[in-house]
Amino acid sequence: MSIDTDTLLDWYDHSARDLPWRSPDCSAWGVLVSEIMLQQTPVARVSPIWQEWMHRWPVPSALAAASQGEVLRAWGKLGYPRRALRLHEAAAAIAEQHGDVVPQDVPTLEALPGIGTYTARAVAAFAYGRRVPVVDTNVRRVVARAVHGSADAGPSASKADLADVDALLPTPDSRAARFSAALMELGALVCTARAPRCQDCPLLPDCAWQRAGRPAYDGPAKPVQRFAGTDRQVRGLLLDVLRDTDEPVPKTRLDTVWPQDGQRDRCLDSLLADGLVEQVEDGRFALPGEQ
DNA sequence: CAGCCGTGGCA
DNA sequence: TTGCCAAGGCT
Repeated sequence: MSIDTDTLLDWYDHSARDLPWRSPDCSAWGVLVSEIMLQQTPVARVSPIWQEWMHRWPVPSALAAASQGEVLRAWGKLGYPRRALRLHEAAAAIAEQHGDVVPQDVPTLEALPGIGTYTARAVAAFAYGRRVPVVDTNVRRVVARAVHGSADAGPSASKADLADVDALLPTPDSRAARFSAALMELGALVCTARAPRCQDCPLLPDCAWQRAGRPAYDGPAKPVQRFAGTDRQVRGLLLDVLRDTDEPVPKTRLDTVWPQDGQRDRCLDSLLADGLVEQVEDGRFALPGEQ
């Protein structure tokens, strides 16, 4: 069982969202920034922040010249703020080691902080048209259903997924990148995790999952991540205070965000260790690089 | 490699 | 309301 490339690409041409980072005018830097921001974060929340960043920091060297605090503030509440710090580091590396040009090949991209298996291939394909498999959670789900007849892919990605999609990539090279984008878009709009809209799916006639009678998911359970009461929530609350103030704040201010002293202090320590918070000379706390 | 790292919308 | 989910990466 395979996927009808023409059918999929035709659907993509008519149904794809008009996202700014898909514009032919969008730079490779713009694509890279969008991919980092989109890691575990919905399009609707990324869009306005991405626009702001492109206007403010149109090239890697521009972002590299900003302070960490400025970058974290501009990141706002996208979540996982270590991504912002790593993107800042990546921008500096691109500016200093690659002539301010985003690298094209996967190994070089993967060597940059914050860029892993998915993002490296997404940039190579979407920014440069390289013929490389781009496998995210959407693609894994679509392939699991349409090709393998399963309700969903397993909890974690594997090299087998990459090989899987590599075998599906069409020729010529110019169509491969659009094919990957189309697979992702189908997973985002139609072949969704919760309530797939199979009646609207262009792949319905050949879908292996459909033909198998849409069996339920029988793979290993996916780990459930709590949020309420975790260190992630407390770290978020602490960082929120610092984003919203111009001046360093005393620890007594940070102490108001969470009642449990031990957890609160541990989180503050971890933020300091991560370089997301800095302690200034008089003992107060601030975003890094702002004094 | 399993667990951790934010945030908010939606069913 | 609560649990699931959203273009992952790092250790």
